[in-house]
Amino acid sequence: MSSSRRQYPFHLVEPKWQQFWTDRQTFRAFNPGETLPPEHPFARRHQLGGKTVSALDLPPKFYVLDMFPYPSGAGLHVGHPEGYTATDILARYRRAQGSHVLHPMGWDSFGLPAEQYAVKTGQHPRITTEANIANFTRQIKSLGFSYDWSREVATTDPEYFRWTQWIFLQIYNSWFNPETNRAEPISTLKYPPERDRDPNVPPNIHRAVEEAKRREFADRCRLAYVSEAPVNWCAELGTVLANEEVIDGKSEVGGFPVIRKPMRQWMLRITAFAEKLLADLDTIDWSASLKEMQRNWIGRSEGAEVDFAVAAPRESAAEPNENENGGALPSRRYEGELKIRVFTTRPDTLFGATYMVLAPEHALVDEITTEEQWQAVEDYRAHTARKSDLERTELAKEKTGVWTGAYAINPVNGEKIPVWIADYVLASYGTGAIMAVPAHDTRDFEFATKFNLPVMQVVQPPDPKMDWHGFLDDGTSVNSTGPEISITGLATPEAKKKITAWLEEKGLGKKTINYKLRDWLFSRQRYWGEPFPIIWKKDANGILQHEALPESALPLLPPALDDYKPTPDGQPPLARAKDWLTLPDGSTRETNTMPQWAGSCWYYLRYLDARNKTTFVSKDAESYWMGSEKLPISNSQSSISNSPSQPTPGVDLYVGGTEHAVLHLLYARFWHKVLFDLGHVSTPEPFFKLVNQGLILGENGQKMSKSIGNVINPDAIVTEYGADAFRLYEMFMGPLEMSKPWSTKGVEGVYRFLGRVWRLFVDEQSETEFEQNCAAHPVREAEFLTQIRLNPALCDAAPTTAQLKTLHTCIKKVTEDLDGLRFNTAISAMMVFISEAMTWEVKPSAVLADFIVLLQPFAPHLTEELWGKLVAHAKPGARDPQLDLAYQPWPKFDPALLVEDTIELPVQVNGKFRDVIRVAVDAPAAELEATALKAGKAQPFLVGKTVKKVIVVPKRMVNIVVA
RNA sequence: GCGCACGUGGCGAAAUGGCAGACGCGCCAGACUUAGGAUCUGGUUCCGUAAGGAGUGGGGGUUCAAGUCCCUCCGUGCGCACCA
Repeated sequence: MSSSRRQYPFHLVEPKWQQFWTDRQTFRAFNPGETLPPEHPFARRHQLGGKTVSALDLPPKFYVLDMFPYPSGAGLHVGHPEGYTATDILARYRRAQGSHVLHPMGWDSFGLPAEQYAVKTGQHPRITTEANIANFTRQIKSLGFSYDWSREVATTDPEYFRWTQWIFLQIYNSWFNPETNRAEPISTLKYPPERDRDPNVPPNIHRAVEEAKRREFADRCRLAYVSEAPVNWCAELGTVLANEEVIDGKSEVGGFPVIRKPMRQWMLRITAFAEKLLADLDTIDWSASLKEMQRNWIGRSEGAEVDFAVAAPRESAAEPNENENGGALPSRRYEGELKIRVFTTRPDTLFGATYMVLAPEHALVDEITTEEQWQAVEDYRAHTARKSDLERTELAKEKTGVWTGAYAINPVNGEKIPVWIADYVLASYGTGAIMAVPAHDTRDFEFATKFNLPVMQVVQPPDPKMDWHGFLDDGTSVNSTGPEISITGLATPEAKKKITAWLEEKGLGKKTINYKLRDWLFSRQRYWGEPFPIIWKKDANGILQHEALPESALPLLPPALDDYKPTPDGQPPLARAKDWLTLPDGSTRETNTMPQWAGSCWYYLRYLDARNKTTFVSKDAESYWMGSEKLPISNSQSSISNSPSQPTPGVDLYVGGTEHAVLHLLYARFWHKVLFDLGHVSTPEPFFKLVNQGLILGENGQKMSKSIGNVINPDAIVTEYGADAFRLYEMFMGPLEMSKPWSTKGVEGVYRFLGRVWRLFVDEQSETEFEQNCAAHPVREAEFLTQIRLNPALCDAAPTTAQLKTLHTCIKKVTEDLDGLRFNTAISAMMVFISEAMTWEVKPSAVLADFIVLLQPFAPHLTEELWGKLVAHAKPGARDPQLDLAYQPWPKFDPALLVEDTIELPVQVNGKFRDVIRVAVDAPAAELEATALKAGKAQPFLVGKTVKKVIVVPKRMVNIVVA
């Protein structure tokens, strides 16, 4: 399979320079307060050698970040290096431009596969994880990325997760103050007067609030709290999952069924940040589709809550004695004071509400169901409770439900309307109850049709011919006049306003904003995750209460286990460690662990100060690298700032896959906002610009997978073609954000290009000798490398104007394309340059030195080798031959060189291209017109015609309009 | 069903509203070679010997001029999915 002859000895060149970079710490970044080694190229470039630097001494920062990988046993996938190469090129480019670049890498190393392997084999997940990290490190290093490895982090490192646990404690010890609209320490929380205690608590548990002690009230307000509620339980994975991890009723990982099951779990109050998470999307430079995904997930909708009084049971509330006879029912205490609260985005359709529906789990169902309907309601509830979420969605086509026997009063017109229960109404959204307006809601219409409920038009479509049945958009209210309020004749927005104002005035309802976002289920029944720094203690009443461990107890390590399975009675694996579990005072440890997202929520902050032993990140490092001064975002979809002197707040560029759109990227923003509110970080958003790389498909255009057998192994490509060719190909395939199929033939194309670059620079004769020597003494290959001489055509000769033009065209294109992240077209510009330069008999070294600097970010190994030969044997123009290639200043193009004296202009006749004319670049319009009218190939289309008009766009084209 | 992207040669793709197909793959021809799966040179959207004509998913529109802007239909991908 191996191709005949190497284009160039990359197998020697690449390890050589990787070793050089490691030895020299070439890509180390420095924090304020550090003393710069005099010999370091960064210090040399910026004249900071030996100096103890402050943030003011350092050049502008550029923080370019990759989504750190989970180090799986399968090793690196070709998708990983796609993003890594893009960020590495940018890192190297900005370094050359003079920025102080932070480009780190680490490991998201907690995770299920290592734990599952431990369950099977008994091998500790740490062993598996370390082996996988070692393999990933080898693979990533073989690609020559310019990471600052001194800042490497692993989420499984106790010195790392110490701070993950610490941040959890900050969250635990905070609450969201609606008055200041931010997170605050729990100490600022005041026990409220009874009247206005926690309006977020649904009415049905209000009693519990009334009885709550101060402590319980605090626990209820914490941003990390314990909840006993139905959660997503995945039996196959043996753990609960967050809403974001459940797709179509199946687990995101593995696709196993997920059921709803009530369990006591830790939750994080992300819903308190819903509005900020939504609004601040406008301040960051992310793709429109990604922002849209987050917006949809947060799911803000504006509307109104409306109270419907429940009609007294039986025929009439006027016969109070009836109530006392209803003893067979579980609860008949009400005298019309019972209310059903609904949420609607269309209060203007209130007159069209012809029935109501409660979720089967709704607390009022027990109270309002009549004796006659009791059995039917019970059966229905039992039936829906058995259904998994998956079944509930799959069976969505056919609506089901039963009547409770009760009626409610429509507050706008006093109509008595029946109250049903149906599983198309979700307990977890809004108030768990709806008013049904079958005329203007698809689901209500289906339900009304099936159960023969009345349908009443209340909105007239703008087009009178349009059928009003199922008309959902804005129109004009009709049939909407009651005894006290009328909105008939009003357009939908006005109707909404008027009726909402009336409801508020009457105390019947109020304007409300609802979110689809739910609180984040934060605990998992696993071994291989961060243990919660929480213990449980019995209080005076014998009730278990949770309590935070002191910071001095961190890091809290997981116990050693022989068996990583859950306990036989279904407790998480940590419960097996009896010694660990119980403390001397009898209190017990929390046995759940944090989800994998915990570590990835803040790793980008740890990179800033990765070895700090006293805090998660020092203030100086944080404010320098995150760039505290806030810049207003321009409303255009700007690319990253073109000027290195303009740092952006937060991470300047974050590149990763789209699979984290509503997981990691939402969670990390949430944690960051809490840390911001508490004063631990200086920017409200973590990631200023974010780019999603597209998927790399197999050669057959299908998604790479083991079962299809179309997986490309990066190691094999690097062995065959070298890291530079691999990097170059991944960037040449197409736009970064697009998904595109792999083509090994395409790798050969860029590999040939690198070979041409090599042959342009080196002496053919000396290379032949090198190959002969290598063949004779394979073990000494590396030392023969220095025998390869520079191509004699490469010399100190002054460049011609044409050569400078070729160079500067290339500089311009590559620079502009890198600013716009258009790597593929930047590479094609360099290919054009090389094709041209190959034809030069005399190759001025100054021109080629600039080209080397352009190519360096893309193919760093090859260019280092050629740069070494160039500076050793020729003058690299005005460049400092002592300065490392990685820090050589990026060349600037001279616009004056790119101006042509004469240009070719297309001539069109009636918009069709016919000929080109060569004219002076600044020729006046009249001259262009005259020349165009004489253009030879245009003549056949002009004879016998009248010229009606001539459009002249100087420097662009001439269009002759004839009739 | 709703939302968001995207449809250009045999393939990956280029094209501030102004010469469609840069660059690369593949293919064809030539040069150098004992040889070529190395390298170099030329060609390569389709129809046509040519002049020329057609052409960026289909249809319509705006414009002197549309791959690009607008409308509509079709197709592909992604996201959400009974969210009231």
